[in-house]
Amino acid sequence: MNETGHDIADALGLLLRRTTRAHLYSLLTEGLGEAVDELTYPVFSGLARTGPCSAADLGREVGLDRSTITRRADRLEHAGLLRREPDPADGRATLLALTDEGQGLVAATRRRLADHIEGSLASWPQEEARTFARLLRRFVDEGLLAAGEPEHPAAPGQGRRGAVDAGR
Amino acid sequence: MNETGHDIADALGLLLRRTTRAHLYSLLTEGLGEAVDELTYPVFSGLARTGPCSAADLGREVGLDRSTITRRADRLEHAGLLRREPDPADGRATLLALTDEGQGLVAATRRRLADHIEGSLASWPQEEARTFARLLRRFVDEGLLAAGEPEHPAAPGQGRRGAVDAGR
DNA sequence: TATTGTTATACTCTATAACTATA
DNA sequence: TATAGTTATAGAGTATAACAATA
Repeated sequence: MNETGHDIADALGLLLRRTTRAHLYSLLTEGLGEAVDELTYPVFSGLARTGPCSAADLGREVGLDRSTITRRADRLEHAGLLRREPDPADGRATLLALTDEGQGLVAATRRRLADHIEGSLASWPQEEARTFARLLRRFVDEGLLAAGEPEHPAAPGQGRRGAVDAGR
Repeated sequence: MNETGHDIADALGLLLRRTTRAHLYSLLTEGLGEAVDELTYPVFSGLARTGPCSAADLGREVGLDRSTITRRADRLEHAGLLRREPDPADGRATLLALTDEGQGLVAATRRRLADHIEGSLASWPQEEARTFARLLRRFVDEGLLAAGEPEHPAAPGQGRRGAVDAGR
């Protein structure tokens, strides 16, 4: 009997439910201004993961068409969170990069999420919390994703700072 | 230093990323027919959690407007996975319920996901896998969700069979 | 010829607001 | 009066397909 599999599947189901994501998302972006919403946030946080990046590459990273990236980047640019600069290595490309303000906002959302999680784990024995963090990490890295996400095999990135990519 | 919080936040970020959800979703619904897709699946699996249910209640459960539920339920009904029946307790309401075929399909997706997870945990010591399942469950139940989801406080449900509710 | 960013078009889906029926 | 399901409308967002520029 794959009892363990079912247990994890159920918990995962709760975790990935729309209401959960919406809640997490609003927690993260509350008070950050109009530019950062459910639509622009994946671009925003994706860019923080990859560093300066073309729209085409970022689209592959987050699973969106480059035309969609262009549109969402416009909003972030107007809000002063993102800037465009020509790619010195490729005359066709335009690099998208977070401004200092954008960087600061991303850092704030990361801190906010981490704090929220810490708070919700306040009643756990520290040892169990650490164990959980370690196992969850391994599960995500080796388990679920590795099992079938053959995307961008040459993903460069710079570490894997993952914030929550809400919605579509 | 909330190192643990950041670790979990990062893993959570990866888990909730769109590409991850899309992958999980396609795993679940592959070959299930046209009616079950990213849009109808939340209705489908939500109904499996709640049991026979009005469109308004189901909408509250999964975070969608009742008009949206109506439209998606139409598709599932045409595919023979869902049926409508008058609510004997309320002449205004129509109960949505899964047909036997629908029940079977939901069970199949649950099994599919559990098997996939079991497979991805094959190399783990069984003890660690069990520990992880237990901690993840607790995290989801007491931690993240409890910390801020004051929705449907009178949610009846019947157990909490959570399948993956993809997309919007 | 292939790929870049951007823009115009067609399409899908959504919530809002109607409507009728029942509590 | 309030809520049920359904339907029409208007709005937002997407991918597709173009475009000119560069590799």
